[in-house]
Amino acid sequence: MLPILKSVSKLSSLHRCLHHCFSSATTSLQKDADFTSLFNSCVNINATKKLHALLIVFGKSQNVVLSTKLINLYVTLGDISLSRSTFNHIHKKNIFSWNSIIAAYVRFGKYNEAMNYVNELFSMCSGNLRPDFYTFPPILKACVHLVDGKKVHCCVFKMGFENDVFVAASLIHLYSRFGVLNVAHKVFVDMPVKDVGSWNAMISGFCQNGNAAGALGVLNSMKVEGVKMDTVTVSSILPVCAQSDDIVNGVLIHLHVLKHGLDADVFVSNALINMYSKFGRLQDAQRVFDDMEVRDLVSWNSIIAAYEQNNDPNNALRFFKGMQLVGIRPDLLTVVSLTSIFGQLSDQRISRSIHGFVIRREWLEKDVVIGNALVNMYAKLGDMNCAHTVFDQLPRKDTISWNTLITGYAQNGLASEAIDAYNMMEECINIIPNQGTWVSIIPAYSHVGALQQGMKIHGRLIKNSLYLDVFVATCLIDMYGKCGRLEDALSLFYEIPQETSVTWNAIISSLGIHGHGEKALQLFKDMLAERVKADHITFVSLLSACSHSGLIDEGQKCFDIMQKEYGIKPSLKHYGCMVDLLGRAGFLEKAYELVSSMPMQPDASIWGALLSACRIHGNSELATLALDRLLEVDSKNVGYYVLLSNIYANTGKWEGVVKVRSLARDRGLRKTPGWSSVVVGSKAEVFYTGNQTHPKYTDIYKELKVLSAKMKSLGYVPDYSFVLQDVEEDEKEQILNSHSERLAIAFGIISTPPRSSIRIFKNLRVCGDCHNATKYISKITEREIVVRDSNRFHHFKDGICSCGDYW
DNA sequence: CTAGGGTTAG
Repeated sequence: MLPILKSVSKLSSLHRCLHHCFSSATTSLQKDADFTSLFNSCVNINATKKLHALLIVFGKSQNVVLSTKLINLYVTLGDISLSRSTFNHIHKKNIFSWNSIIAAYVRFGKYNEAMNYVNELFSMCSGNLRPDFYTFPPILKACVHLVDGKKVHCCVFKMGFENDVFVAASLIHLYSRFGVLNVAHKVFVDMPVKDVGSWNAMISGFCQNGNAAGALGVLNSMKVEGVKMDTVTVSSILPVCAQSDDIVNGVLIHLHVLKHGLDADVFVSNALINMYSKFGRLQDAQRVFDDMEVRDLVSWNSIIAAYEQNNDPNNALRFFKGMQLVGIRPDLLTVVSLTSIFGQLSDQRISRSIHGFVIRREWLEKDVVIGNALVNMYAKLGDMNCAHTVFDQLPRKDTISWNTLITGYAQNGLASEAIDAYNMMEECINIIPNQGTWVSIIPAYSHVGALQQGMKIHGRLIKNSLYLDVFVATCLIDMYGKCGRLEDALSLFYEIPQETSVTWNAIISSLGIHGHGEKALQLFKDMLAERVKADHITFVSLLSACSHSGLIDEGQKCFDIMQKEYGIKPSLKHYGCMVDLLGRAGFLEKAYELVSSMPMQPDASIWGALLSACRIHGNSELATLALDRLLEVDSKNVGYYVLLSNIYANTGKWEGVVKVRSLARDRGLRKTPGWSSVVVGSKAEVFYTGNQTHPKYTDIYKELKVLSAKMKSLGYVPDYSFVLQDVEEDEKEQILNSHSERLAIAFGIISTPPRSSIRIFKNLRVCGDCHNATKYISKITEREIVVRDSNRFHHFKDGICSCGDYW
């Protein structure tokens, strides 16, 4: 018996089927047409198998037309192996059956198998068996995935099929996918007749190569020729609008969609949701979603990602639950969103179970994206150990995997680990750094003041002009600013296009940390003259510049115009700058008033700014109040315990100091160790506070002794209020002398030629006594000493500091 | 009897 008869499970059902056929047919089942009508009623595999059996019984199994129909039916129903065996049983295959089996394999993504059939077909081409118009589109589609298009293209031309709209569209698609847009475009313009599909192929070719201008250009010509956009046009062009921030075109297209009822197509509505999400217009995205009659997995993924990417993890989660309620199962991309959602919610427990879920599904092997997402998730949770473990276990790593790891370290303040990771990445030959790499590693270099390495990258980027990229350039400007090369920051700034606020923000902030408040205000004016729109970050940079330079009135004015002229509601950051500005200048009451008037809950940075102002101006009353609030909002930050113990120490309340310390210890908090670095030659030497293990320690100590004596003869008096221990005076002096910045300066002096300048980098704020001492040291040694601390720059020269002791 | 061009990501 033929295998197909065996597969009909019950013979009785076959009989029923046969009986039905006989009774419904007015004539006997002799003509092919009688069978043809039966194909329409085959809605599942079993019915199709019965029909198949029927064909065999009636001796129609060698009928090529009916067999081809059968092949296609099996494909539609998802069973490629039955298609294959049907095809194999045909003795005299014609081009229809070949076309069908090839298309079948392509449709199932089995491109290699498809190409095997193609080669077989090509090898047995003869007078009555030749590929036709229908043969090539599926083949070309397979070629897109197999990097083997040239031969087929030659064949297409030899046979003169290139002008067929279907074939040409496939060719355009093929060339676009390999990035050869000029050839794709040539095929397109050479077409004697174009249909909407041809236009779509060309538009999507440009879209998929990120060429927004090209895509919009073709779209425009299409409009000129009077061809209307259909669902395919719209769903390829909408992502381009999103990418190029073209909200006007996006909305116009949405109107076209509504006018022509194209929104019934899921692709179109999904694309609209994604576009509005990229514009941050969640209400619009939501409305499109709500209006959909049919929603698929992509629709749900899109609305979830919309909320997730606009920092609304709770609503994203709401939609994830909604998706589960309607019984749609999450796929890999859903889980990618989930990693970000629980990263944002910093939910350790669920994050871990997502990780487990991914491992059980073996999705790490399936796609790098999900692995990268997990690395990113752990990085957001601040767990770089886990992030690194996942990273190590990735079966395949791409550039983004490395970028994610580097960014993770950098954003968790682990700059040197970020740099180590970057160096390891450079050793992988098959990994090519990209823009994302630069914007992750350059800030790490800035953070540790690694000017040399940063400049090396800059040099490399000049070769491929990537330094003109706004994001990369902004990082470089920021790096030069943070590494004390204000001049280089400025010259780079004037070299690159200054069309967006980001570059202006970077340069304004650089001027600010160097204490050039007036110049920062001037650049703000230039920015306005260039018609670049200031944003909320511009004002953060400006306000902090004013604060560093003590420009109280100007700062106040900026704060006002920001609200009145720009309609920007002050954020926590803006309030923080203002509290700092007023507080440092000694207007503690005003600062407190501002805090009290805030429409939102002040966070730790606000109370922290107020507290440190209280410390400078010795207002212990307000300090106590600020501290209470501070611990209410953030009891985990060790810095505030240090500040508090500092205030207690200054007023001689040593019991308080002890109490605060044990409190911090009980809560498992450890003081961030202070460290300073100084570059000697090309090597950065790092010194930790009180560290006596440096090989040159004896020399450093001797140098500090000598300096100390000279300083005192010039009138230096140690300020013991910066010593937090209750010990004897000479021991206090010893403690001040072991501050990391002081060790670094002394090392710099003994290791570099006389009168050369010294650059110091400190991870925390520089101590007040060290600040004072450095002034004296700069005078005694006739050196310029530049100290960059966590807040700003101090340029010491001739016994004076550029900040005018206002810091 | 057979065919092309489309939406989501770290």
